[in-house]
Amino acid sequence: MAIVVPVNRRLPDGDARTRILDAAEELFAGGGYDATPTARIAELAGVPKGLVFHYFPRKIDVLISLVDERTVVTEEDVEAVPGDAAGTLSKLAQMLPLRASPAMRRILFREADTHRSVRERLGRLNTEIIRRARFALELALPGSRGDAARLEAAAATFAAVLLYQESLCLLTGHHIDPDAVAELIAHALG
Amino acid sequence: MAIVVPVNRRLPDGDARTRILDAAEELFAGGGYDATPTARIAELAGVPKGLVFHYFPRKIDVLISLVDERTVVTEEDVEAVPGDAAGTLSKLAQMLPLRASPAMRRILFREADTHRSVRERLGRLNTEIIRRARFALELALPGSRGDAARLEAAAATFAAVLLYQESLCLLTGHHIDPDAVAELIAHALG
Amino acid sequence: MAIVVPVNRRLPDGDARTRILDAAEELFAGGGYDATPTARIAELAGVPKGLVFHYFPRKIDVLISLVDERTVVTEEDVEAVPGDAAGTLSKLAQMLPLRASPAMRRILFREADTHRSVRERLGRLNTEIIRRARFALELALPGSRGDAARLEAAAATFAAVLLYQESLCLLTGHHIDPDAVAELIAHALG
Amino acid sequence: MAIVVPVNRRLPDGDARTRILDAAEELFAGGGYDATPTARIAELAGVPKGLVFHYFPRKIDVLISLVDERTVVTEEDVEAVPGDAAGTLSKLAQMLPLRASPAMRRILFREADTHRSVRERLGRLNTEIIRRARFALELALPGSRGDAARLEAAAATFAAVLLYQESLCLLTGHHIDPDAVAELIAHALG
DNA sequence: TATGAATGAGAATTCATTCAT
DNA sequence: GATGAATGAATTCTCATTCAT
Repeated sequence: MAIVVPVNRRLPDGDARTRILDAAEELFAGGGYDATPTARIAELAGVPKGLVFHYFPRKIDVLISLVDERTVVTEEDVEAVPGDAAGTLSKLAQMLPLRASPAMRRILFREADTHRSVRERLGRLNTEIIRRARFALELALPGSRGDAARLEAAAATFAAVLLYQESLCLLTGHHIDPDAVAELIAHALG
Repeated sequence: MAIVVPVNRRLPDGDARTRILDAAEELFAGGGYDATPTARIAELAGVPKGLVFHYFPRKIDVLISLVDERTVVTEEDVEAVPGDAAGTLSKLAQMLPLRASPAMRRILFREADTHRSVRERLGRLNTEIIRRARFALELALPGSRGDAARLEAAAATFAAVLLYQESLCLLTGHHIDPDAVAELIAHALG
Repeated sequence: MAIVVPVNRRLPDGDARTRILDAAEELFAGGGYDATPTARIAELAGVPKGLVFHYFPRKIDVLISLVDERTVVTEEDVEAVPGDAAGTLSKLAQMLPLRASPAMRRILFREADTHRSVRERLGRLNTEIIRRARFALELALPGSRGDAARLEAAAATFAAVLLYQESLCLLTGHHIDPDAVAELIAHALG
Repeated sequence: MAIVVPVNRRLPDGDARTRILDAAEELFAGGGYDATPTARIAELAGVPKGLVFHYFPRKIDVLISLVDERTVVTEEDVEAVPGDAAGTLSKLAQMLPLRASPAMRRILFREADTHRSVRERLGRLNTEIIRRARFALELALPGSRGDAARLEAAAATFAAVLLYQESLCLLTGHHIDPDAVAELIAHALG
């Protein structure tokens, strides 16, 4: 005996591997890595459970691949406007050196303690923001070379605010305006 | 009618409930809430598995109790030194309005997603730091009343740095000196 | 150090043992014996958990005591009215040979397979109803002696209806009027 | 597009899901739902513990599926013999409108409290027996239309006896002969 | 009698992962 | 590649029962 079964048409949005990553991104951001069963990822991706393990031998590989492929720390420098430190920082804020969705940013911060690869990526991002902020400020304020320590503190402060404003808002409901912080820091160094 | 009842003397290492909370504090801070089985809490506390559930019907109640009982957000104001905004902020940094062990601070930041009660406590702490920083700055800089928005941004920035410097250091290895940030902010408002 | 603690005033409705049985009766009838933790019995009774085991060494003893003490199968005969079989059976229906609350009746039927002592009590009750129905019918219908088998069937039928009408109503929502059945049976034998 | 898929041939003792239901049927009938651990079901079915939850996410789903799939209330009418009410009822008794093993019948009656779905099935069965008994009696006794109430009581009585005779016998050892009851009722209406 | 902390066996359930098809 | 049944270790949680006070 035999039965005729129609083959599921592929969903339009990408191949299976991509759909799995999409689903994982959404679920990891929402409930966290530990609280997300692979079965739920498969379900949301619309693929059979086994396929997840076909592409990602271990569950952790899904997270690692997500971070590897979807949180790219870019390295182009900000275009500094000489004399306009505030504007330069604002530009940096608007163009974080991170190509990642809000969901991926959330994952990056949330899962950082749990997994080395995530931590490393976050570290690189932090370093890059600081480096770029320092660089931008140096260009924007050519005169202030004298006070390297204060410049360093300013860059680190700005990086901390940029990195955590989103989490902070989500967790505490308190919104920080990066432009206001940029202006504040520029004033401090001016 | 009334009876005189002797209060239970605490055992040297505290009673069972306390030992359970101690163990949970250590383990949650180390590996995270989700990654810590209740059995391991019991083991480290030196109590039978069942006793954990005697005191804390659900696992999450351990976390909730920990946060309720071991992270007290205090509300005394910082002693502001008129004219010395940097010093005043430094004092605030040294005396966070949070009575909690380093482990509990770690839990507070890390598990904010895990449960509403943790999130609320973190939110209250954030609010309190901002309030206190604003208050301190107002006292220290009586002249700057004109620019409320910049004061607000300064307070929020300082709170963000205070809240996340520890996490940031742990995750990225990058250390921020709160005193330098205090000085920076004072300068910006000066 | 010592603290003055007011002793809980005893609740007005009986001593602890009675209150435990009251609570168990309510809970066993509602959710069943297996699904009722002893802790919930203690709670509803307003006594400490340990006291339940003081009076009833094992949980099953609560059920056994309930059945022993609160389902008394009486043995007085119904007053038969010669010539009025229907009325006599109706009287029997109104005055079941069972001194028990509706809750206890429910327990008797529900827990009968689980525990021998309950089963025995239910068996005795069934036997007694049949015996009494037969006796009543014999008195009420002196002429019908010829057909012992039909009388037996009538008595058993009436017993089944009396025993199960309540459960049936609870479970299926279908109500049976014992008087109508009494009348039916009387007619069958008349 | 379509693919030809061979239907899984059943293993000699049925596939795993079937074996799980078989085991549950036996154990629920024997010791009751609450007293049967899922581990014992798995053991008797010869499958690993986890597989039970693969097919039935919650334990109660085993019971629900059992009732859904293995207690079919049929709806064909009994062939009534005009003028022979007793014979017609006897036929109904021999051919209960229920396709179910003795074990399933036991489960149906015993676990009616345990879950709504069981209760509903039992209710439908009761309704169907009454409906059918009434219909059969109407056909068999065309003259008795005058007394609808008595007919109703007769149908309900017969249903109660049919439903509970088995339980009653098991619990009390008292056997009721449905034929005798059929005859009794026929006589009452004749 | 009274009390509630202590105990541990066992229950349901979860879930990453494997594997035959 | 695709599929979902199979596996079993681990986890949370329940609860009768004991026992020191």
